[in-house]
Amino acid sequence: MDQIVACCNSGTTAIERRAKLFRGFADPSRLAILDALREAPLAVHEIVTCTKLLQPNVSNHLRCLLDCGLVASDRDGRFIRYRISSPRITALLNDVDVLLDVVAEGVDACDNYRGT
Amino acid sequence: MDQIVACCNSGTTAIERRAKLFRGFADPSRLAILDALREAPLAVHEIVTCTKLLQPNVSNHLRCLLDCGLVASDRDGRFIRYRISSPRITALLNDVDVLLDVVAEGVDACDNYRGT
DNA sequence: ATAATATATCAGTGAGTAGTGATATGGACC
DNA sequence: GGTCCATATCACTACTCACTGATATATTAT
Repeated sequence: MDQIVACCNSGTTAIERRAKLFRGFADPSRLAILDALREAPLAVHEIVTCTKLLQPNVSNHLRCLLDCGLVASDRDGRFIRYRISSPRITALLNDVDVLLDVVAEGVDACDNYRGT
Repeated sequence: MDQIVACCNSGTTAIERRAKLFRGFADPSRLAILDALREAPLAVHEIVTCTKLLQPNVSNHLRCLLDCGLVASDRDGRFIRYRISSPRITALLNDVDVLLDVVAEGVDACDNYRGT
């Protein structure tokens, strides 16, 4: 009975941070941007064309991704070229895809979140 | 100029589904539950004790996690014991922790989402 | 059967955030 | 220096979701 509480020793702050990181990925726009960058570094206007999102929207999300350290940017002439900052991120995205192979139907079935 | 559009070929539906899956993880309560289950399967009331969440709240999140296929349940006498459904999920959680080692400060700095 | 405990469901409330449009900044080329 | 284009910022609206409290269902034990 005493050891029930033994499972709580993982710091709660770490959980908050993890949730925040997941939230960074949990948006179709940001995922679309990351997906585009997965293939090659791109300038903002290219991402706009690519994702069909509005430019301020893309800039907003890029700023968020930049703050979180998920992407990095380099100025290239008059463009600013964005790229995924670490291979760990592409690895994570791949893992999610692998996991989705298993739970895709379940995720589709779950109606707790907006379907689109 | 034509190949700019070449990066958009990954199906958009897959992106929506990925976002939905990430959203499943992007909540402190659900992460706390998964974290508790990472160590051993637990009954609902144990999770309640463990995470200090209210019982209806835990049930709600468990239903969500169950629908998404992230956890599985087995009846054990009068208890219902929940467990993480696939090792891929624990692997994913580990990946996130590893990624956090790199981007932790950035995530903390990003104020687009609620800090707590 | 009845009581007690474990778990699930429901409705309402409040907060946080994504998207949009207009606008501002800033570097590059003429 | 001035103009153009790429990118960033701001304010607002509407929507979505997490949490809570009360309640319902189910299963075991007496």
